[in-house]
Parts: sequence; structure tokens; C-alpha cells
Amino acid sequence: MSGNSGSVRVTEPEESDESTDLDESIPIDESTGWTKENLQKLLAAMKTSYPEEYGDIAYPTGLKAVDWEKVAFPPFSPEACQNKWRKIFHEMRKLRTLAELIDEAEESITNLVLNKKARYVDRLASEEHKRQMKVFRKQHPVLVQQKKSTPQKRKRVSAVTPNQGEQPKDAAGLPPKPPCNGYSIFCQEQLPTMAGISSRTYMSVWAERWKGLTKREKDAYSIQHTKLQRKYMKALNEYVKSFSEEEKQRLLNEHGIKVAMVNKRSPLTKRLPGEPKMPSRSGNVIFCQDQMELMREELPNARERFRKVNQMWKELSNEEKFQYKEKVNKKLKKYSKKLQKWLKTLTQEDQDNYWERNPTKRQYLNPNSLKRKSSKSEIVYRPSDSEDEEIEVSNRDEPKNNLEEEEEEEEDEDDKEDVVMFDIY
DNA sequence: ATCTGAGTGTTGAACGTGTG
DNA sequence: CACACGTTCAACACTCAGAT
Repeated sequence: MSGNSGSVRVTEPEESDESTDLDESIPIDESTGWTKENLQKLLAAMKTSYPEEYGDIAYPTGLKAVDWEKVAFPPFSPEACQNKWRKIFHEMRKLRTLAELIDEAEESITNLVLNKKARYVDRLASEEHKRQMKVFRKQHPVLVQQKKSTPQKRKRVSAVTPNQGEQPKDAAGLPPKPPCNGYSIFCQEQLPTMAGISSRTYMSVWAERWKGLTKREKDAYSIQHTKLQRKYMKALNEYVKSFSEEEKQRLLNEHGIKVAMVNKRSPLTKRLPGEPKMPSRSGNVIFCQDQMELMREELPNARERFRKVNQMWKELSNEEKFQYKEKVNKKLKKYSKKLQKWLKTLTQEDQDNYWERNPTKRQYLNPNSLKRKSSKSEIVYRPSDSEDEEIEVSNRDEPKNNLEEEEEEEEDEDDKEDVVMFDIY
């Protein structure tokens, strides 16, 4: 057991010194100059770079007190040091085990450390926290002031709720803040019905009521959110398009609008409720899906299993890979049908919007155009059937292996699910 | 974009609390 | 009193692994 390296975390078998920690858990990158020695130097410098009083303060507050100018040493800039620490912290957080976290919680209680997490463990610690913070503020009014006077948070553009329909733009012309999610819309609706209930218990009451909703009811809120979000993104895009890239960034930063998160899978391109999921055109994905399930018991750790499965994929013969390619083709045909079926549930206007946002998906309406594209990346192995046949054999009985049968079942289930979802609209 | 799934971060709301 | 921040909840976005 102890010799099993299956665990993600690198463990320390016996007592360790600082260098062992660095070797095993923190990524050392010689090419960027972050050698073991430099990393040790960085950590040592950090230890003396913040006011002593911050040693007992929770991590986020403590970190703000670190003087990176003081930490920096050649050839690293203060920013480089700060970035490196962020990376180290990120790695360490991922590597902590349950046992370590429990130990830390125990220590929090024993030492009454001014740690935010301690409050989750024991509410009594919170009282002690408040008392000590009061003392701290009295002793260090300047430090507290400093913290308060560094506003990083977004000043909300508007405090209006999305349910109020059209909102006026603020002075800068920016659209109102992003709409709240489905659950929050639901919560707002609950407010008028809370008479006689203690405001302290509002949240739990809403949560209980939310749990009591059917999937269809919850979806309705989700749709409402999606529509509002789309409207918001459209307005935002409309507004910022007249600015240069630099001005746009400055504007977004100033208002604390984080486009990074919504940009990657923007609500404009995100799947609509009920919209069929587009299958991957890679056979590897289907192989992964099958094998992840089959190897669940053998390798419970999902990441390890995933790595192993992809390794297995590499070792497959062309012929075996081709079988998965055929499954992809089948899935694409089914997707095409589902897509057409789903589109019929939309109004003409919604369909037009959909094609505007997803022009590339048009190809899935026509299986022939699909085939042509996929044939370009077709792998070398090819049975005697022609390409045309490959696409148009939907009615032909083909020999099935077990995995294919499972897949059929799964697809049927998908179909059922979709029917349920169509009923909503 | 898609497969899995655990973990983390962000968002929204209203209320509570502390501060100046 | 205004303001900032914390709390509490669920939902959702994102990340990581590796491949196409």
C-alpha cells in the first residue's frame, strides 16, 4: 500500500526538511531561473516581508500586507515573485490531503488562530476572532485603513434586478450589471411570500422550496436567466465595439467586468436549454467514455483512469480506431436528426438568432456535407464500403459488438430525455 | 468541442455586523 | 446613516489529465 504511487499527492514518508518539501511538491523550473535555491530565497524573503502582526491574520489579508518590493531580488521583479508565489500556492492547495486539512482544523481550534476556516469548525472561535480583531484594529489603525483604502472590487454599474425589464444605462453608457442566475431569480420571486418567516431563515426556506421544484420548473428559471444573459452580452458587446482594444480593457477593468469567464464559453455560443449536445468528431472521445466506465473499479481516481485510457487509445490498431470512427459517424447522424427536431420547436426569430450565433452548425443539417469534411481526416484503414455508403447506411443492419449495443441504449435514453425537454417549450 | 469527475472560484440575492 | 464586507445558499464556469 505504502509503495503504491497511485495517489496523486506526493507524500512525505518521514520527517522532512524544507528542501524536501520544495523538491516534491513545488514545481522547480530551472529554465526561468526558479531554481531550488531561488525558491528558498523567495520563501525566506516573504517571511520577513510583512508586518509581524499579520502572522496571525487570515491568508488573504496577510497576503495583501506582503511588500513585494522588499521580497524581490535579482533577477526577479516584484511581479515575478508575486506570480511565482501564486503558482506555488496553487500547487500546494491541490496537494493537501484530507489528513492535513483535519490536522490544520485541529490546530485552528487548539491555537485559536485567526483563521477564517476555523469559524466553520467551531463557531465559538468566531467570537474570539472578533475580540482579537477589535484589539488588532485599535493597535494598528493605519494597517486597517490601508486595507480599506485599496478598493479592488468592482463598483457595481447598477443595482437593479433583472426582473425589472428594460434598465436604464448608467452615465458611462454601460449596460446594467449581468443578470442573476436562475436560482437567484427564484429567490427574488419568493420574497413577497416570506411574511411571518424570520429573515434569518430566508435562505434555508428558499433552498427547501427550490429542492421541491420539478426539473421543468427549474429549467424555466434557467431559460429566463439565459435570455437575460444573452440580452446583457449583446448590449455589452454593442457598447464596447466602438472602443479600441486598449480602451475596452481599461473600461472593463475600471468597472470590474470580468469577461474572461464569460468569454470562453460565452452565453452567445453556449448551448440553449433543450438543444442537443453536439458529439465530438473524434473516436477517442467515445473510446474514453466507454473505458472510463469499464475501468471505474480498477482505477477509481478519475484523472489516473483518464490518463490510462488515453494511453490505451494510443496503443489501439488503426482497425480498432476505425470502429470508433464509425461510431462517430453514427452519432453525427443522430445529432443531425435531433438538431432538426429541436429547431422545429423554435420560433423563426429564435432560429435566425441561432444560425447567426452558430453558423458552423449548419453543416449538421446535411449529412452529406458532414461526410465530406470528415473524410479529409479519415484514418488510413478503410473497409471495402464506399464513403457514400458509410453515411447513407442508416437503415442497414450492421454487426454490433457489446459497446455498440450499450451506446444504442444510451442514445435511446437521450432521445427520451430530449422529448421531455421539448415539452417545456 | 467532447469524454470524466473532483476541486475551486464566481455569481446572484438579502440580511447582519462593524466602522467612520 | 452610508458603506464595506461577511454569511448563506445553489448554480454554473472553469481547470486538470490526453486525444482528435
